[in-house]
Amino acid sequence: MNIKDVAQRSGLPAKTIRYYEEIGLIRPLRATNGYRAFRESDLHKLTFLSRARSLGFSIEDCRTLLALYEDDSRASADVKAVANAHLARIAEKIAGLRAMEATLSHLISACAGDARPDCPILSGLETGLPAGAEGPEGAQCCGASQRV
Amino acid sequence: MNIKDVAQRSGLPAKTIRYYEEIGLIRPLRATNGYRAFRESDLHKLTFLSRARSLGFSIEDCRTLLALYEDDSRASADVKAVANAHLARIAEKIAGLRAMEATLSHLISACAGDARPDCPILSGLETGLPAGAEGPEGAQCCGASQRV
DNA sequence: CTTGACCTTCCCGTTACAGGAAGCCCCATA
DNA sequence: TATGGGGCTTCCTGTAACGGGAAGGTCAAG
Repeated sequence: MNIKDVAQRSGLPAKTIRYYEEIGLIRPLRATNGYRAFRESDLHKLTFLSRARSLGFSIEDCRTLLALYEDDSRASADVKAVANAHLARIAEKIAGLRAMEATLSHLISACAGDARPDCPILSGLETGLPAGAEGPEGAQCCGASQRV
Repeated sequence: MNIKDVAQRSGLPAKTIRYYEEIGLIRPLRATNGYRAFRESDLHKLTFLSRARSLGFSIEDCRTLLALYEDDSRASADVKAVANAHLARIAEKIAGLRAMEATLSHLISACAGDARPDCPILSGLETGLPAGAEGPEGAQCCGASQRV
């Protein structure tokens, strides 16, 4: 198989496949003309990688998972540990984003959104959110900080 | 004020402040010795930036917001539009992460996590999730794809 | 033989900084 | 006065995970 075939079948762009070879995730053979010659096993790995990436695993996680995938004597506990760690990171990210969402939607709802310059969003950003709390309700609000 | 002062007061690292000058978000004066000389207005802007960034606004969003912040004749509608667009992006990210979370926790719960090699997580990644759906319950599951 | 679709490598750009080197500057103390 | 220890400066490199595009070789069809 040439690269376009495995690209279509794995759902990964050709560029990404070349990159994965470059960083050593896969090692396709080479035809005499220099073209990459992918085996079925390469396609399996690429599909595996595609799915793992779509679940948000980092490349390094993928490297680990791929090694476990190929190791017939692995312990499922090792796989589960990697997955659990990633799940925890996802949960953290969600929590951070929800905090942002809460604060931001709070500010937005307080903004008239008309032609006048008065804006609770800007003053909230200026003087330290929340710019007009309305009684005790929302659980977490204000204070996020995270790369989005 | 020197850079360390504004760093402490704004909550931003000195490196970040230099970077913000480099990309034109702030324009502090210079003392004769070459040191940056920050005014109160610079500190205000940096604090504003710090808060906006902690809400997940991109640097380009911050540039826009800062311009509106400094424009006394702005329309609050313009601010609200930027904020709403960002809120929508946040909601999208949350949705993507929740889909990942659902799929992943599903796989994890199916994995024994012992010394045996059999692993529903790996086989789920291999053969296209979910690897053993259990009746109709979870709303969305499987299918995420997002930079995490 | 030519055209067009492949394939190759190589290099730059992305986001928002962090780390660190090399080298001034300033103040306090011995 | 020398010396130390913080500051401060610029400049360069690296990060994650590729995408875009250039320059050029290859292959099958007409």
